Amino acid sequence: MERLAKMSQTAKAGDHLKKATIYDVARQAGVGIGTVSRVLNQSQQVSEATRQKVQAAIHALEYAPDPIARSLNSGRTHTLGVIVPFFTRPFFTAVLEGLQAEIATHGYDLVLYNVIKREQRDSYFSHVPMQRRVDGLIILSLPPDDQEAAIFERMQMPVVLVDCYNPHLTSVVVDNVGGAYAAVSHLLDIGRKRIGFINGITEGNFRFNQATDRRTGYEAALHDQQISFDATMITASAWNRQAGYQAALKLLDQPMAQRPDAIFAACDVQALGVLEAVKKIGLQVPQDVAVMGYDGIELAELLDLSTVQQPLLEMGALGVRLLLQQIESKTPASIQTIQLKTKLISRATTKPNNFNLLNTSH
Amino acid sequence: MERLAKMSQTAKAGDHLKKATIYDVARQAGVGIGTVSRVLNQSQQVSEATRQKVQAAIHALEYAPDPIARSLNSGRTHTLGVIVPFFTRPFFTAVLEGLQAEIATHGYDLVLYNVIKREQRDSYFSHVPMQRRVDGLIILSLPPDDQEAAIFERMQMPVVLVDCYNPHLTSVVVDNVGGAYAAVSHLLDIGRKRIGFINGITEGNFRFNQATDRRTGYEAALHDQQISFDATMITASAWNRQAGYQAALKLLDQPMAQRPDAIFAACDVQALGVLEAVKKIGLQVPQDVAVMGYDGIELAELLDLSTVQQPLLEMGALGVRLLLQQIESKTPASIQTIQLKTKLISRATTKPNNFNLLNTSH
DNA sequence: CGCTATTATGGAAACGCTTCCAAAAAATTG
DNA sequence: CAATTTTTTGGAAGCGTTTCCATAATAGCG
Repeated sequence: MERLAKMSQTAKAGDHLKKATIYDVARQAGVGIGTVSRVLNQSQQVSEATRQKVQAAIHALEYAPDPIARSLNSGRTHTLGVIVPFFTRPFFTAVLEGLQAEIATHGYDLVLYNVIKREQRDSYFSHVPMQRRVDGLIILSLPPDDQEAAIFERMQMPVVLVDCYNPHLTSVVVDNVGGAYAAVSHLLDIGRKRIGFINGITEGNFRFNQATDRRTGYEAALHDQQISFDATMITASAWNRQAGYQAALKLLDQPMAQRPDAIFAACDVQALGVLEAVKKIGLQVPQDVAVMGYDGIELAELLDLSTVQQPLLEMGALGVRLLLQQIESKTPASIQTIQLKTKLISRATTKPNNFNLLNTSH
Repeated sequence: MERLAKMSQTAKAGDHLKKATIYDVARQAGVGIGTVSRVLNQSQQVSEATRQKVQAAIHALEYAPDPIARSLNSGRTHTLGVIVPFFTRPFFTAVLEGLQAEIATHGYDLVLYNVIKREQRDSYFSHVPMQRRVDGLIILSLPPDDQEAAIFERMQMPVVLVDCYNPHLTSVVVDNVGGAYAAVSHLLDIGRKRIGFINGITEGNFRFNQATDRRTGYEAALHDQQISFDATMITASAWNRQAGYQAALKLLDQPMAQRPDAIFAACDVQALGVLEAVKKIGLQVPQDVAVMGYDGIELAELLDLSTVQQPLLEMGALGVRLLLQQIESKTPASIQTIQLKTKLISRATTKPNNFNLLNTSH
């Protein structure tokens, strides 16, 4: 009651023009600024009586230490940067969700650097470490080259890569070879013989290893089941729906004997395009063409699309934990590479029974 | 050539331990720090010859001014905060995309505050303005109450609301009454008589005005076409697919005569659930039940769902522009409320012809 | 109770910049 | 060319903290 009265009074008096500083608190509490600072930073060196006085003053003045001033001499910003391409795409959004949640639980702020064009990537890679506005950097799906990695080191900017790899940096990767291998094996297991593969391209998307790894897995699976590799079964497209649609049309536009009886797309979003293309041509999923995606985005569940589930949230959370570990340990970070597993999810698009979109049962 | 040699030498020498400061640049260029600062800040008060010298020194030392130190006495962080609920949901992601792009073009950083729980909302509302780590704040779909608005003002924190409203703050809103009116009118126009309405709820989502406004539009449209209002045609659910599915089941679980022949959902994601429910029950869209969503997310296009398109990217971009305007003008900001229009998009789910999911033609 | 070992406290210095003021240099003028 | 005006420049002060060091207060001890 009294408190409220006091507050509104203060506010009316125009107090809002200047925030209280540590000096105001010190004066109000009748102590020195060093003591206030010690109370603020939980130092054990303060007597209980003094601590009380200071806390009282802090509350009375509604004091909050200025993080900028803190940063200036601590060198720490309590902020992590995240460089991510196309953050609105479901895959990235999901990983970002994991990142965000973990960052928030540690009390850090998250600043988002979105990359749409190559120049942005390059610009962020070179400027963000220089500016030191962040204590560390998570880089999602955008592998730095060795020279860039060297810059991070020289600038002493802690970095963790997620969903990409560089030998000089700590990375969280997913077993894409294994994931693709499992996907293709699954298609072979349900009796398909001619497995079309729509890979993703590098250009304009910057996801490099992912594409080659998935192709490696594709080929290995064929090889292990003595299916001969057929170059006409492979194509690559941009990592989006329209491109997947076009690529699928091309793959399917052949006499029945040569036509693929299954298509594996390098990401779920492309797989959606494949589903559209199959419909368009008048074929049935999965009777005529089985379809597998990759990533395990939420939409795949909605459309009952078989896919290879990546641990999307975990990738983000783990990346953050590794980064904070690196930031908070004084010792120069040891470089780790952690590989997570994927999980095959078999749904309607790879089942022999009738497939009906949106026919999920709740 | 020489330049490169010098640099790598410097790097090897362990130069990476300490970043160059403005003093180093001043010494190297043989000028005072004030002059360097003037060059940095494009002051017109520097002679061309001196400017050259300073620029040379800056390049030689790979100097970049420390933004933290800058902030400390300028009081400006060149960072904007965005408080957003459930940023992974398509609606928010789309608006966020607009925000992000606009923020980036102005050279500001974007820090993301994601709200999942009520406490987070409250915590961000009270702490972010205190800390002054951001120059301004965009609040998405989370209307502050008057007391909170007063805090923003007292803390002198520029704020722009997007997709929500408070009389004491600048807001960018969308004509939700008009949007819902158009949606329902459209359903009536195609001959439907019993328009079911699945509204969104407040609890756990914090989107308040949106729900009441959409209901107002719904009732107005019925009224204008002399359709009597029927309370059993209305229900509300959480703003997600599962909840929409359940709500639709409830609405549709009636003898044919009472059953709605159209359902309008308060957001596209709920509408997806409606589509699932209709399928599940064994009815046809749109023959038996026409379906309209709201928002105009990308997924609506994919599923050929009729919807009310909100100007998602523009909302974000405009919000940022208003905020920067407020930040950069010295004069106390005038409060503006800008209302944007929606656009009705009629697709397969409200057409009399046969409806086929994923039957988009490219 | 005097002396030493602890513990608690005050405040200067430092973090790296911008801003301002006074002083120096250059340009203009009669 | 001296006097005056204008432009350019150097660097101290200040932004709000933390950290460190010296000093003051307290406790411990014989």
